[in-house]
Amino acid sequence: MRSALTGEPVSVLDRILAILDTVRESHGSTTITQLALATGIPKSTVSRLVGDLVRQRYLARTEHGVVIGLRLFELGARASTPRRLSVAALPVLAELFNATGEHLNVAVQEGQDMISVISVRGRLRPAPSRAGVRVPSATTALGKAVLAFTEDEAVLRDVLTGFEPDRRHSFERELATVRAEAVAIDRCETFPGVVGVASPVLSPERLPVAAISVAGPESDMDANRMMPLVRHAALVLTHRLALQTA
Amino acid sequence: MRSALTGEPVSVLDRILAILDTVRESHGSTTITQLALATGIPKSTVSRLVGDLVRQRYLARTEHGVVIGLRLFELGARASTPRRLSVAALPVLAELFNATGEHLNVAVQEGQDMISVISVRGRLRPAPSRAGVRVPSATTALGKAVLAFTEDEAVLRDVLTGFEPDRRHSFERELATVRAEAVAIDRCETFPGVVGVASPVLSPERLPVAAISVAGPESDMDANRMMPLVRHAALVLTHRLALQTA
DNA sequence: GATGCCCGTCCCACTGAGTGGGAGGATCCC
DNA sequence: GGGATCCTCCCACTCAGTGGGACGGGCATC
Repeated sequence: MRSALTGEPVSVLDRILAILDTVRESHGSTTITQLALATGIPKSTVSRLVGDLVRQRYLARTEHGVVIGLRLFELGARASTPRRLSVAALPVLAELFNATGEHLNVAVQEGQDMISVISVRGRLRPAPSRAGVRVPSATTALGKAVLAFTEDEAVLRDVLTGFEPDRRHSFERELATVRAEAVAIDRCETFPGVVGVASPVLSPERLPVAAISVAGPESDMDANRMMPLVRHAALVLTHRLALQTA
Repeated sequence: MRSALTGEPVSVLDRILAILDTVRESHGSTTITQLALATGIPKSTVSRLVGDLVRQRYLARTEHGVVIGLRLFELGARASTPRRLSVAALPVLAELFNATGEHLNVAVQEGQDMISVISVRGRLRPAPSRAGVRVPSATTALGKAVLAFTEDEAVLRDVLTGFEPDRRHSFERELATVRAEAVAIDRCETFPGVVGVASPVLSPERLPVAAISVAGPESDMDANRMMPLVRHAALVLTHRLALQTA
């Protein structure tokens, strides 16, 4: 098949996952033709695969096109890491919310991004993130909190690649500060007008498993007041996770 | 292959979905061998498919076995129906929670079960349901609220099948009452000691798209007080959904 | 109502992707 | 060392999956 382009998905599994991811990325909904174009899979094949996935309720058809179905929602709700974190984090988040009233997130590393696992709405409108959303590691407080403690050289290298030498050094210095203080800050780097303060959650082996963050409006959130609160929340969560495993 | 047993999954897609579903059902975690037994797929094939799914982060390996991975969480969080319902339902649930303080659920029909799409914790411990959980249609207030208004004969027949004639008639009479009052009740049928009160959420075509429920301890929850509150919440949600579409 | 365009689905001969029995390695317990 | 249980890898075979193209329906535009 398609002898011309290499790197195209050839296995059925790759194709299915490519379709699912493309549907996810198309916020709203997509059509068969758009999926065929985006994935490089012939239209007739996309039609058949989507038909099967719809029959199994992994996808659904609306009048506007193809969307994520209920079965994937069901599967996602059972995902291991988010569940474990939720159980441990909810009381911690409740306390942190009482103390701050701001938008809270717990996120984990996934490739070069962070994925928000739990999200609590504060006064920010619109909310900059929701559970299940990807945010870049390089600019968010969440990402920097995790990167500062990671021992995975590959991820760090990938993030640094693309930075100019200047930026690169200042970023490495910033991570050193984060390591020392156990708090990372995002001053409107990711979302204009939004300041984030995050602290890492570590495994018993001192490796970063997640990060917890507070985000509020640049104009009237006191980052200095947030820092000890977030650091404390992350420490408590680290401790609760260690107990949970045992 | 496997000429003996028909109905076994033969297509790659069916096999992948069978594996994913089996992993989901195995609360906690499964091994390759258990998956092979449960799905009827040869072990070497399961090993290869699971390996691919892990590489793509749709599944993950822990020290205890195979679990649902982050990519499925990400996909699930983008599912269309839950998202639309969440946006419309959150203010309604906030009001209902203030009025009751009990465990709340919004659920949609999926086959012969209901799937909880949003869950708000009340004072019940442990919580009888969470978002993403399946509960049977035939006994829960949520299920009966939807069944009373469904026009899908097939689903109704499937649910009725297996009931003895007596039970069948009383169930049909119960549904008629639900239709008249727009409220269904589950008096400890599904969970011992737990009473549920639910009301249907309808589409502009008057077809059931979801149901909203309050659940509390049999001992000291006043179902009669709940009924108008739940009915009102469902009506408001029905209205908000109609506006959302327009 | 004829023409053109863009949908999505279906058909079916061809073929290479997927298969799975069996070998092999790792780990654990007796 | 022997046995049990786990998972992964190999590779010749073959049938499941493929995709070009035909088809039918929806919708403007002329």
